[in-house]
Amino acid sequence: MKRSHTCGELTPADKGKQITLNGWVHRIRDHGGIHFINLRDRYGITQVVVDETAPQTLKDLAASLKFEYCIAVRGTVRPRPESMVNPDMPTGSIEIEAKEIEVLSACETLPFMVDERSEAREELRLKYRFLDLRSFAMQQNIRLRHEVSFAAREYLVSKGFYEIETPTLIRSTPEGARDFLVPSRIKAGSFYALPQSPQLFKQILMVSGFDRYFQLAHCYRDEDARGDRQPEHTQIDMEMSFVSKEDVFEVVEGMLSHVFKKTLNIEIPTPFQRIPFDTAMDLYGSDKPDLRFGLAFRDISQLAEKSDFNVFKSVVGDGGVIKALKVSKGAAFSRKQIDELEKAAKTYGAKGLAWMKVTDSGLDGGIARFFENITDTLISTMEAEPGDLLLFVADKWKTACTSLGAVRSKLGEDLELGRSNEYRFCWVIDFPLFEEDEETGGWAAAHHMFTMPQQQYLDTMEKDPGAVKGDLYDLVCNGMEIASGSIRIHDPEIQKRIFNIVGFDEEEARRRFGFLLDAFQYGPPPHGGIAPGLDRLVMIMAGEKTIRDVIPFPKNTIGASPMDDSPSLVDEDQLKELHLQVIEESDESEGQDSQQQE
RNA sequence: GGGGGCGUAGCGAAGAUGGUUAUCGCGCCGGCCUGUCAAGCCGGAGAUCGCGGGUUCAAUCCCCGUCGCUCCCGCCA
Repeated sequence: MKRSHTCGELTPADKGKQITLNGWVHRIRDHGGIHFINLRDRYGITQVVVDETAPQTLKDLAASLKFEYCIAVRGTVRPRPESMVNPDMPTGSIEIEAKEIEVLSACETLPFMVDERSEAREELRLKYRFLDLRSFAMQQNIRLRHEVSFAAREYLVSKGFYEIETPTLIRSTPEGARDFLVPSRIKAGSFYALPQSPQLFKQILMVSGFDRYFQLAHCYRDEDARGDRQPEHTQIDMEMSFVSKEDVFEVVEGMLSHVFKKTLNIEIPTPFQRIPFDTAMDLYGSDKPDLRFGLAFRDISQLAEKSDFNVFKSVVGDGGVIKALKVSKGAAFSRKQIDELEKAAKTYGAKGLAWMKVTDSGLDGGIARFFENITDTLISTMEAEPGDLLLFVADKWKTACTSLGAVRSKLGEDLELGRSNEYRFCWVIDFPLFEEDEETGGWAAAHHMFTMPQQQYLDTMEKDPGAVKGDLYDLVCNGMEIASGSIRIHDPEIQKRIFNIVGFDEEEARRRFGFLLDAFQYGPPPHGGIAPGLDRLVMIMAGEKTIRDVIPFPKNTIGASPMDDSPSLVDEDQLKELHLQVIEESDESEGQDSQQQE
């Protein structure tokens, strides 16, 4: 019995039609003489009725149905009597009077119920992913993901982009994250790597004249997972020739506007706000600030020097800063709540979180007594009112900013300052090109080594690498980095200077990126690009808290997939073909390893 | 590598200063029921309280260890 309709489309206008539906038994209500079956497919749910007039064989069959049986139903569409219409159901004003039911396949007792949203623990949901994906919430998420992908493609193609594939077995370029390696059978002892991104290939496509490229690219990074990242993810990867960063912004803003309009019917205002990295850190303590709420920091370093608080004074004396945050009405916070906030600050390296409360008569509690001589100045600097809570972190600039930023994020979460259906985008720009490598004490590329330094630093780049800003940019939405990109270097001379600063000699550069450098000898165009993360974008749009809820078959936090039980051991023969031998870890060898590392 | 949380029936949870038979909802099995839509009512089965060790007359509860999952720091150009 092949379906004539889906479970989401029948209306009173179909009254009297003989139809056939296929789907899964979502709910059964057996009243003895009358059976109701909610039949579900991905389009919706339709109520099927087997009533007292049905032949006994049909009644018996209806009574034997269980959750998630896959069945076919032939019957007649009939409007429900007025009093029995279900207004909560799109198909709630009709039902199917069953004439025949066929069980297409039975279903075992379920490990968990297929509901709107499964409440089973994630481990179990992942093991029975095929069932979890039947839930309404997951069906919605996967549908949204499809629609976002489609709308992105639609927009980019309309703007003249070609979708071009790049290989997933590539050379390992041991930069950045740890590579996943794939052993070569033919070339003993050699390995491919899975791409962390199509970076080098898309740049080469620009050299080849493809002008505007995009790809929904799978990227692989062998690093520890989090709620918003896992070993493999999908990027809407793109690259353009003859562009400035403004051109890249325009494409991405246009694409996201199109995507939001087409999928959620939401207008997102463009252009997006731009915030320099330094400002983002200074005001919000993060390079991915959540702008759905304020809570901007103030710097009271100079003011603190006039206080009696030696802790602050010595930090400022050592070149540190005092960052302050005003929480309106925060004076009502309990000591425990403040302790929780301090814990958040400490995870990012702060030594503590100082606080005081603003009262009708001045300042009170915490470190208030050290500020008695400058109470009014502090209150006016903070624009504070009685009932507010003031929070302070004193440390090196970066630590002070990031740890108070953690406090800000926690406040945003705890006080539910960010509405889930609001989308606040911003471009974070003017990132430092280099950062200090704590292991070697030298300089390392903050993004990657092919990022163009901003014009004004070209003359002084070697003298003060730490001051150099790059032409690189992140797109941030609601406190999450959802895209990262840059204008690339196409001038071999500048490229050489960058390699030099990060301590790459010519030979090493050739060994790692020779093919790209070769390509750049043959008339490379100026180019730049960006790569929005599809998973994070869909996660935000779906209002989910983890990337795993918008990935059909995700890995768990240790990179395993409970459904197919990967990663798994392989046969000796497979290893032999690949010239591999597994070394059992023992306490001894671990000891040796750690000695070697030190 | 480090820190926090969790682990009790198929699922989700509760629980006891350590003490006879470990509780509730869903699901499962059986019965009743003609209009429900999270149907309802009656009855039943189902748990070595993650695993190992210790303390104790007695441990699911306390202690130590271990495993698994999860959140976070590190890591993630």
